[in-house]
Amino acid sequence: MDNYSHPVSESQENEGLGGPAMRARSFGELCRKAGLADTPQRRLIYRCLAESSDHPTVETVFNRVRPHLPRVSLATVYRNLKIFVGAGLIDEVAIGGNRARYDADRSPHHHLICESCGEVADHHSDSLDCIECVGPGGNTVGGFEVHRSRVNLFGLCAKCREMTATETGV
Amino acid sequence: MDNYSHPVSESQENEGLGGPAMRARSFGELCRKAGLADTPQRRLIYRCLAESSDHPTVETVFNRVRPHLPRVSLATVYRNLKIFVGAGLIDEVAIGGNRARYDADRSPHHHLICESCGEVADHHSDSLDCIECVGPGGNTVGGFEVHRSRVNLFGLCAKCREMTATETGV
DNA sequence: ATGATTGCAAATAATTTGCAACCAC
DNA sequence: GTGGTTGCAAATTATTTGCAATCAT
Repeated sequence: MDNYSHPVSESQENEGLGGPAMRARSFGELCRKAGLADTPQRRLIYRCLAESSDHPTVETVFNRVRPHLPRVSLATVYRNLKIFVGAGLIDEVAIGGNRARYDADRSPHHHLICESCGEVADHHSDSLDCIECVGPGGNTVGGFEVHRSRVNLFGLCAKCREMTATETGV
Repeated sequence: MDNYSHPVSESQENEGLGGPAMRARSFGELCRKAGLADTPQRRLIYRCLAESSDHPTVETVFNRVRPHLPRVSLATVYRNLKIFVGAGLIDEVAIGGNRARYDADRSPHHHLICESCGEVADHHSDSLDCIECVGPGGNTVGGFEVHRSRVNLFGLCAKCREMTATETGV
């Protein structure tokens, strides 16, 4: 399933609440605001992330973009993912492991990380989002000024739970 | 400050609540329980972590252990940190960046991550710990079985806040 | 004695960078 | 046209592994 089914690109529609689409109608506009040139490579890399919910690694993004742009290089993917993070278009997610992972969903949400298979699923939860409101005197804890919070929930995904249950005969 | 001031090793005293010390009196005992040989390398690597609160990278651990054991190799540090994680003696912390970081404090706690300087501080908070109690039907969300939660709070540390304030004249 | 662990060196994996050609504006 | 961006190849950085020597039990 490393192929796109529905192009995003320069459509005029608003793609839903919460994403950068709320502020910019198109990738071109997004780039202009960030002072970046609008190149096919960037468009595809961003689109790949916007359509993924699996927090892909750099190499996964590369592999998904390649069919559309065979001459794209891994270095370009590395470079632009970093640039996008710097420009606030995407986030680098902190979920452990020795490879960077990225996420275009910048709305407050959290991650379910399976300790058995390593799969990462999104978890939207109003109550967890509230963590950001740290105290009455503003978002400050000690001398630290909190900008955003992310909760990692470690455990076993449904698939791995089943497997464990089967093995142990439970 | 890469030197130890107070050895831990084989003392008979309990070193406080919450840590593995609650269950094992000495590193030797810890090893026996985990089925690991008690070697000087392992003892120093573990001690380094137990005395750190800065979630050191592999290389930092290596540099801190070296003065005590000049012939220790980086590979040994890599190997044993992984082994310790597997044995449940320490945690690999998920705070982003492209280097693994480790933490001997396995008690529920969270991390303040400075987006400017990258420093990571511990944050103990009863209210954040409560996240683990996910729902009434047990620690399950969707089909996912939650074992533990960790909250990452991203923002600006006191030091970087001051710097920013000075620069902008605020 | 025996098997686990170490240090070393070499291998692999992950990420970054220099630079000439090329493209967006 | 000009400066930013790309692809390629090479360089760095991060991590893992094979193996003989050594150590813990």
